[in-house]
Amino acid sequence: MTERYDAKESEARWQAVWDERGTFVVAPDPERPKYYVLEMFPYPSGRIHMGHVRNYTMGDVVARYKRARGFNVLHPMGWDAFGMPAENAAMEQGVHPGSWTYENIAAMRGQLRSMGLSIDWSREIATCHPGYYRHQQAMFLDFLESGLLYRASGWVNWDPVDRTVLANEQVIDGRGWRSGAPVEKREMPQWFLRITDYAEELRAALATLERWPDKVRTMQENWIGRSEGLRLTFPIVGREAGLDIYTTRHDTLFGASFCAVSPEHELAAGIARENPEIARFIEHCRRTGTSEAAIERAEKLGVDTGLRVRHPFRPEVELPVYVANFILMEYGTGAIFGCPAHDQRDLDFARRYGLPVPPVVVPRDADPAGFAIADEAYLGDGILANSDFLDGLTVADAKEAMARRAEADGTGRREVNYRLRDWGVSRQRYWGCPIPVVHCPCCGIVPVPRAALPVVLPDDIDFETPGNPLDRHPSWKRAACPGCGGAAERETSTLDTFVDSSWYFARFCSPRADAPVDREDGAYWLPVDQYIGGVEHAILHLLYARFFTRAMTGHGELDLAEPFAGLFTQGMVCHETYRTQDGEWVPPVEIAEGQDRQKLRAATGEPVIVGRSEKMSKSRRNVVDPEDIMETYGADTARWFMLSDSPPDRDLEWTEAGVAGAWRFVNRMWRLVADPGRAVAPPGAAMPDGVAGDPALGEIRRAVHKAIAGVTGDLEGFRFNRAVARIHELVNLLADFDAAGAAAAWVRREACETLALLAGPMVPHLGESLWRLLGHDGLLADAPWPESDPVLTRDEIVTVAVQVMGKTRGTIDLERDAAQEAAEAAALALPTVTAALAGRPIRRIVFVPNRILNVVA
RNA sequence: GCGGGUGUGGCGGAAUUGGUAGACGCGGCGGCCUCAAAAGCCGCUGUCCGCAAGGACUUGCCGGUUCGAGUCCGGCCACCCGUACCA
Repeated sequence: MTERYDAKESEARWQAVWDERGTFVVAPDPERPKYYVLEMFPYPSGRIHMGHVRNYTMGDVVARYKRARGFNVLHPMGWDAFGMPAENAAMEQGVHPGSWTYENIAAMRGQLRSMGLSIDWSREIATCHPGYYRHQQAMFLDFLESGLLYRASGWVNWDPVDRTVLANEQVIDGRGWRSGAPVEKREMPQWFLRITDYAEELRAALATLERWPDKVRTMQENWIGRSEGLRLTFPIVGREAGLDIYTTRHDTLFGASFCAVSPEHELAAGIARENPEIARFIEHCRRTGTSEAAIERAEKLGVDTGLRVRHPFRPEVELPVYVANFILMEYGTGAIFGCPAHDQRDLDFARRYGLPVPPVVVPRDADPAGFAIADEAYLGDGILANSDFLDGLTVADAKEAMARRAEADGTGRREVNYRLRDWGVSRQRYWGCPIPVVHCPCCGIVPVPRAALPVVLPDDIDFETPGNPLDRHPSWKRAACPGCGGAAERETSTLDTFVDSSWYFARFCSPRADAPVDREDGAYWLPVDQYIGGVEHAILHLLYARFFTRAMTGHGELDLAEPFAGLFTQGMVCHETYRTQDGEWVPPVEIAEGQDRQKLRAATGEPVIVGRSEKMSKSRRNVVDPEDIMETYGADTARWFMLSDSPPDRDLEWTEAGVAGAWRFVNRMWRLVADPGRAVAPPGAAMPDGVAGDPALGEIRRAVHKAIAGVTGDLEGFRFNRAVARIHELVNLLADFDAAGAAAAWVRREACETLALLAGPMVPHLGESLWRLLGHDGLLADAPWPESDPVLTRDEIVTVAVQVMGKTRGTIDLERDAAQEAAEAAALALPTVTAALAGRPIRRIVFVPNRILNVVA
């Protein structure tokens, strides 16, 4: 008999069979229910990494499982092919971003194919292909026409040395990553999509996404950040105008001790013209860049403008106006009033600049006269004090009273605000979807006629100098104005790659259609039933795709409420880290084990320092190449290990020992079925008479049917690690099952077939091999999912734990659903129970049928 | 800073969702097979006390609710993800 399973040979063979038969090529079929499984498509970086292997394995398990359940499964693959890495490669290696990208796609396609994924490759798309982005350009024009898209000025990180716009990740400690020069915030004309028009709808519809993780819905809800507040005007002393502020804590208005405006506020700009200190401060704030994290983490600083504003309800009170670096121009009006007693940031600010801290909300159990604020602002509920007409009210009532008064006398009005900002979609880069407009000195911004789409990127570009090659291209920019025919210039910015990934899920329905999405195909396949990807996309990508779905529906390009009916977010793949004594990172492939199991650098024999497990990354060199693993053990082993142990939504720790264990188990399943010493009944044989009466065979069948029920539930619930454990249990049991005879042979067929079917979605090549061993001519991929017999999955005898005062002292075996009296009698007869009771009288007995009996003494 | 999450044996994790904590795997120890090894097979393996029977302790830390808490509540600590131009 074959000692070992030849994974390489088998995997190549089955992949060829699936390919030849077109097993996974699908078309709409109104007769069958559809199921659309989608994993987040990869950026073509050059090679797949373990994160991809994990993501696509999970998706494939779902796709193959649903297929076995009779669904018409759409499972496509494509490439998120525009983006910065291609430009960086062009700069560093002198290759063209296009050829670099297409070569990477070819390499990664080969790697993904070797994983044996049940993908319909005929639907493959790449976002950098004109066949894809021409539709995006057409939609851009639709959105421009309807006003959903507009041009306005926006802030960018500007590298003054390289004279180029930097992404936030290219700004390191306030400096450009290449030039090292301090970056500055700069205002530039940009294109924006009015996602804020949909803020309320995007927020409200989160409630309909029942198959999304709560955490993602919460994150989106907080990101959209609906708030109900008050917009108020503080009259400026000595000026006609007032200062508009927005607040959600209008109950604390009488606790105001200053006002503050953003460094980008027009008021600040005005004063800066006469006040060099303010000008210097604004200049200083510009160097923080545009990243919210950097701005919020910077030390809270401000400068007094010298302006004074009058308290709207206490005209005799004048408050100073500061320019402060922690006020965001993007939120509210870019100006606030500071109430230090009840806001931590305001308190820190007030302490630093010696401003008063009058408390106006007093906790219910505190004495209003003695209540003072030390280092911590009081954020809780309480009773208003020192607040004129609000005194004695609760926070909620005070908000209401203040809003009413402000609206009545015209000092302010209620306003619903959102933290969400409009989506800036233009990028000053080459490798992205060209924006199809021209700038005409006479006609202004003119859309490129639809017949002239796509506007294609020029190939002859140079990356010798930093910045956008489209800007300095000798001819590409020049165009005739479609309006007046005069000389005009093309728009040289391209679209954010988040635009590309906002509708690719829909394009897969009809990847070669003349419209972005064919109406009938879209109606059949959409929405995506199960979307799978990393949590890192929980907010931006998913929110943009939800918005884009609405925008497309609004423009007649789609008819869909939400793009992703079900969402699953997977964890990262981690690995131990190794460093030499000198601190040099050592990759796992270079690690060997010494005699005392100490980890050594193989080449030198020097011991390495083992660090904690971290996300696989180039910088820590703790990356394991999936191709090496698949070369050594085969795709099934890599897939099996990916699904073992770690729950899919948590981080997975890749270990060499774990993979070896997975490989041993793949072989074990093979040997179990291939063993000629264990007779198996032919396919489709009827159950012999001997099966029903045999208790030993009954136990095997019980285990088999429990495995079916268990694995089915686990796959439905994304508990792949549990499913793997159950298959282990089944195999452990079957390994001991060596009975002979016709009845045993029939039971063995049922068991082995079940094993192949249950493991099939996870290790599909092995599954097909087992299926063939069991005498089937057809493919496992076409076989239906097994059904469990409810009679066999139910235990008639259950073990019930017996506790005394909540501590387990023994167990009793009872008939299922046994009455309390029977349970009590059996429990109180246990010597361990009587010993624990030590003669004390029983006060109470808590009995949960089939679970537990607790004696309280 | 803000928003969201995670924390259980030497390690990855399981736990019917408030009911026997540690399934399954990895590692380790012992044995079988072998001239030997690899592969495979069998057994043991949370910690502490005890020759043993047995007992005590144990789910990041502190406190609470409950007959009963890994699970619920309050407060901390550590790490991870996002923070709008990385994808």
